[in-house]
Amino acid sequence: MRYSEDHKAKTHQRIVDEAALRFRRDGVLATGLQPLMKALGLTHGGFYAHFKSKDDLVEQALQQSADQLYEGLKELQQDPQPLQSLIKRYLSAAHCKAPGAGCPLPTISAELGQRGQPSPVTDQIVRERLAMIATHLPGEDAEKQSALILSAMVGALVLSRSVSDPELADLLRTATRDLLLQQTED
Amino acid sequence: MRYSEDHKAKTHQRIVDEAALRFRRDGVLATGLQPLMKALGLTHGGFYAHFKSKDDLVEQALQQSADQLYEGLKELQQDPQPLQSLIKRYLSAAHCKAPGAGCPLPTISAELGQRGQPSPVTDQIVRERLAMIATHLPGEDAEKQSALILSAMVGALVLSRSVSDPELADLLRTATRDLLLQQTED
DNA sequence: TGTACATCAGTGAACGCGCGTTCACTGATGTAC
DNA sequence: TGTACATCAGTGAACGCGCGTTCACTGATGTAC
Repeated sequence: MRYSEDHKAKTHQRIVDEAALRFRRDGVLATGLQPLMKALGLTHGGFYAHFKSKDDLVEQALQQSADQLYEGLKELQQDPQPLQSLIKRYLSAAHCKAPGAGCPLPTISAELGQRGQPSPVTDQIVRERLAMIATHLPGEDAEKQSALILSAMVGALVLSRSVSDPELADLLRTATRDLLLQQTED
Repeated sequence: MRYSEDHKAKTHQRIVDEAALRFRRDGVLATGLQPLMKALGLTHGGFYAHFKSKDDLVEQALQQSADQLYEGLKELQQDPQPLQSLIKRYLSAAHCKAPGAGCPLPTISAELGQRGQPSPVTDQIVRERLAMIATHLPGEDAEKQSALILSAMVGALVLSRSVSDPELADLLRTATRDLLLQQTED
């Protein structure tokens, strides 16, 4: 072998990481494989030594984003107020401005859903999120409440990124954040 | 003139209508001008007699969707419970399944936002929605509350369309709907 | 230890394809006389 | 009323471009002897 197996695995991971960034930031359809490989100092022909197709990469990049997210959730468990911290982090200005490093639900999942190719990974992310949120909610309505909270967080992010007026964007994001925090305090 | 001015205006409108449908259902980037014109029984060359560019059509199609939406809002004013009716309609199974005929916020606006080309029309739609919702809310928090409600509605629709499990989709949609209705009853 | 061979990650030209856009042209109609 | 001309919505071939994908090849390395 020319390189160790370790080397190929590292290259593979670099491609997935860069793809996960670009798919979230620019969109799946708008991300070309040629520019992506070039950005990593590789040529596009080598792509198919690592992936069966672009769709294969999309799936792996989405899974990668999901795994990152899950690590983030576990980290929050040690927080004194996990749910409040999640809401604050999810609806932070930083998350809003950096879609490439954030939650794939308002980006990759939404695009795949619109294209009529929803991925089971999306379901997995949604279920994990819902379960995590419900854990920190009292009462029988916990499951329903968590659906509302997740919907509101995703929607606020989508809308904040969609409007052109920064003040309106901030209003949508902070108002949603404040009210969700208020509702979860009770 | 070959045709009356009326004829050209009608063709123009037919193109905008079909585009508004396709942009919402399939996405802006995924919608080709050639298939779009063909579907209307026209050839693609004639497109530029009506529009400066594809972006020009996108703007007009978004505006068209916004106008449709605004008509829908005015209609709701005569309803005994305008806000409740809006929530029910927005989070109906019908709206979820027919993105091409629905609100452009989770579709066109979201895509333009991700592409870094947010349109002022999106701001207009968001402001109109927020104002309409706030009208029917009591208290000083009306503006903030309306941001939460709009975010939750948009997010629930995005998520419902993104997951592959129909049951999960329904759960997200109906749970969000029920809780929003409950919150606005008070 | 030195040499011949096998491996295979990565190279880069080429493929067909659909995209947005341009442009010389057509031909049915309205207008002028 | 009949004829010649002007208008212009729509036609369809062509443009360059970037896309995803294929494939014959390269050349540095590990292995066999």
